[in-house]
Amino acid sequence: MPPAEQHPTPQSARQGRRREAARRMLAEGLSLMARRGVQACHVEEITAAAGVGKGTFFTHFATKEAFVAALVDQVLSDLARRVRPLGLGPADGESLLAGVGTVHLRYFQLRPEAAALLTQACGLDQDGPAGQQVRQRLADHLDMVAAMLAPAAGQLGWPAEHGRELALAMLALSCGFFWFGRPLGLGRESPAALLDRLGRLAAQGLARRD
Amino acid sequence: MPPAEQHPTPQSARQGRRREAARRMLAEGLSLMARRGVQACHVEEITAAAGVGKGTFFTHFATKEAFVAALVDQVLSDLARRVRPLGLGPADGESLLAGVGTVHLRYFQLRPEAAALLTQACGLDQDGPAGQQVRQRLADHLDMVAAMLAPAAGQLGWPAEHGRELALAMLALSCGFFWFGRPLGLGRESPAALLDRLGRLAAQGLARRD
Amino acid sequence: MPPAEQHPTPQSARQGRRREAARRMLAEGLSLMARRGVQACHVEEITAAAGVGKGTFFTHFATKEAFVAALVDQVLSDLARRVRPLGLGPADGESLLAGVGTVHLRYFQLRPEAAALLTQACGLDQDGPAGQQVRQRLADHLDMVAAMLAPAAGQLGWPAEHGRELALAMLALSCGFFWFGRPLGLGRESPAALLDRLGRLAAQGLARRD
Amino acid sequence: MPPAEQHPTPQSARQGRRREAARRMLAEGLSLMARRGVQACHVEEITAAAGVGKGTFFTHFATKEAFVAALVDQVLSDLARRVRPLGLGPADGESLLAGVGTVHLRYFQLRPEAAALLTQACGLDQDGPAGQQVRQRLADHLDMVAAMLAPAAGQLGWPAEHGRELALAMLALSCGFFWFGRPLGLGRESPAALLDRLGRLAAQGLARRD
DNA sequence: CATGAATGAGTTTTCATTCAT
DNA sequence: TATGAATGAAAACTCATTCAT
Repeated sequence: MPPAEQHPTPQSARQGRRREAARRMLAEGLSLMARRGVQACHVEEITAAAGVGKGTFFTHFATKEAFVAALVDQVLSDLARRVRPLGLGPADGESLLAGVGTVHLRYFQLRPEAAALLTQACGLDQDGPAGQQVRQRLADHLDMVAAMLAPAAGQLGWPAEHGRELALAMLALSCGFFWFGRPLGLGRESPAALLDRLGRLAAQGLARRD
Repeated sequence: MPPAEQHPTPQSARQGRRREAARRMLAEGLSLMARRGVQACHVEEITAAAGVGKGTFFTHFATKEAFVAALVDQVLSDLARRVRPLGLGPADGESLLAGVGTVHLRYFQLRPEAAALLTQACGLDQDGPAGQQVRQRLADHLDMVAAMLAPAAGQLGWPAEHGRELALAMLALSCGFFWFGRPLGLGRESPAALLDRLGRLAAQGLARRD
Repeated sequence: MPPAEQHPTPQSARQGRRREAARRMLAEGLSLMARRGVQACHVEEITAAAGVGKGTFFTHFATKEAFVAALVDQVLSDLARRVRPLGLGPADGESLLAGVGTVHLRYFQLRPEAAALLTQACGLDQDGPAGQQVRQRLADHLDMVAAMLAPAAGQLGWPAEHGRELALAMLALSCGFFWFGRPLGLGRESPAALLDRLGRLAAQGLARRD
Repeated sequence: MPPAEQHPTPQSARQGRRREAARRMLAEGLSLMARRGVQACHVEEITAAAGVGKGTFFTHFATKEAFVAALVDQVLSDLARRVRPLGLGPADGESLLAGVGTVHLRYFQLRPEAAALLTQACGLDQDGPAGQQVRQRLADHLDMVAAMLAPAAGQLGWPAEHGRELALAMLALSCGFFWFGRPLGLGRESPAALLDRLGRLAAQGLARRD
């Protein structure tokens, strides 16, 4: 009997712990980087918060910037998971657009760390591999949202070839609102009705026929 | 000719050169910090670009962060100079709101460095003196814009006590659009008509009565 | 042979090397700081002399001043080790006082670096943590010596409440003799008989009844 | 009538102001350097305290170290002025020695800045011109005191060729007492009787015939 | 001469990354 | 694979000194 079977699936148990450590580092890292700034947050703080040794960080992520890119990926996937369902049900263009806008604003209101991270991640060195990965990931996300909005946008008279820009505007407004607002104490406490209204602006504005 | 006039206003000549050096450092610094990132841009690069010695930087600005705060002040003053005239002429609420939105978008389209700087400056340590100055400056700016928009916003049904949030939304959308868009190549080439339309969204959206 | 013994106590081997590096830094640092001055001696010189990287210094000592404080501690402990035995054997007051004085003088004659270090360490910023540590350490040392001398001093008519001052006078004379004397070439070559005589002065002076 | 006579002795008036500025710089510099440390005290602090421009400092003293050397000269001259009279009147050896010791201690008790300065000045780079000047000045001072003490010392059995060492011991004890004592709060408040006793130690110790 | 703006060599300290164990 | 000790490149900031005015 091979020793590998001493424990039930010992390898996957080890893999499980490994994944768990990565998850903790990502979670703590997101929180710390948002609170203290991406650059000011040191690798050792993250590993300490995650309860692992400093060296372990680099067995999971090639560099600190790669870690940030991984966080961006995680945040955008999370955001997409909230946005995508809106495209499934049948909805008129205006409702779809308003829904997407509102979901964005609510998302970043509840997760200001996500806003802080995305904003700062855009400042990574554009030429390094991590910066390129972030850029690509962001482009993919905007493409996805643009594709989702395409019918609605077209219906409301927004030029099809500028779908990305519409998605970009939504991201910029929602993410920037909480990034610029946070040091001022704005945003976090804004009533839902207000954010709904902001989220509907694009839909209503485009819907208007002059 | 009296010897006193050998050097025409000798003291102010020195002061003039001094101011000129400060102006060059601010201009070059804005450009460099936007291109390479606020943190990645080193003081020595700025002074080299401005043609002065490294030490000179610190006779004008107490710290690098104080320099960033000075740049924020300069950018917001510049932006205010473009926005304020809109509040002077008589205009209905919708036009005023649309005008302010469009001016913001055009401003950051032409000066992506300004967008990059403001965005990154919001990441300065909130507790340090420079961070506090930036925060205060930003709050003042939003107050100014909010005051300008107050009549228009009220006319369109935006609650008066949330004027700051309306101003914040405009800043976030316009500044964020070019910050997030730049690494993707979006924004810089966007046709003016598109930006006008984006700028009008708030006005039109609020103007619609459901 | 079990694999666990491949590396005999692997962790303590690392710790041993670490301690050894600290010992080398302290030894070389004492020598260099005495020769070139505490401030003029740079951290990099010390690490180079100790054969470690510059960064290693700061994994052992929080700051350069903390390093100086550690040296002071080492020097005073070393000095105390020579002085303390004198208090053990039975001795009349005069002999004890004379012995302590002579030991001090001999100590600093053989270790002018110690004199240089103590003297300069007293110039550290009194408000910083290192300065406070040095001050406390010095006070403790004087208290220890004062306690040792108490019976002798009392016997010779030195007021008990000024024991610290007597200890201070001994330290000042011995340490200062070699600090002020060194640039003049005085002290280092002074014959032992002379130093003995200097060391006995206090004992004999106090012993005299007018 | 030559314009030079417009003001009575205009040249010496200017010279007088110049000397006055130097005197102020020396006085303020001594105080500041003692309080904050020779190295930590900056040229600009001194000139500001003296009410002159920073550049003026260097028209009076070649370097900051030369300034320290000038202060040393001033302090030692001042000290000598107090010590020398003791050698004039007729006095037995023991009284002379005791007087010199007491004067030293009283001098540094009243002028702890002088103790701080002399002690720190001995740490100047021994090879630089200022360091050499300090060394020479100190040697001269000790020679002077030694010459003064020669008859007394001889009378009390101190070997003539070691007069310098006797003078050195007196300087070390008195200066060091207040240098090491200051951070501990010792010395400044010590009663005069105690200092007298310390000052007499050498005289009484040497006077004793075993 | 007096001044103070400009200068840049010099120094401490930080922190991502490596690698021996 | 996990660890944390070692590493050194990098960067802000200081301050004595110079010199044009």
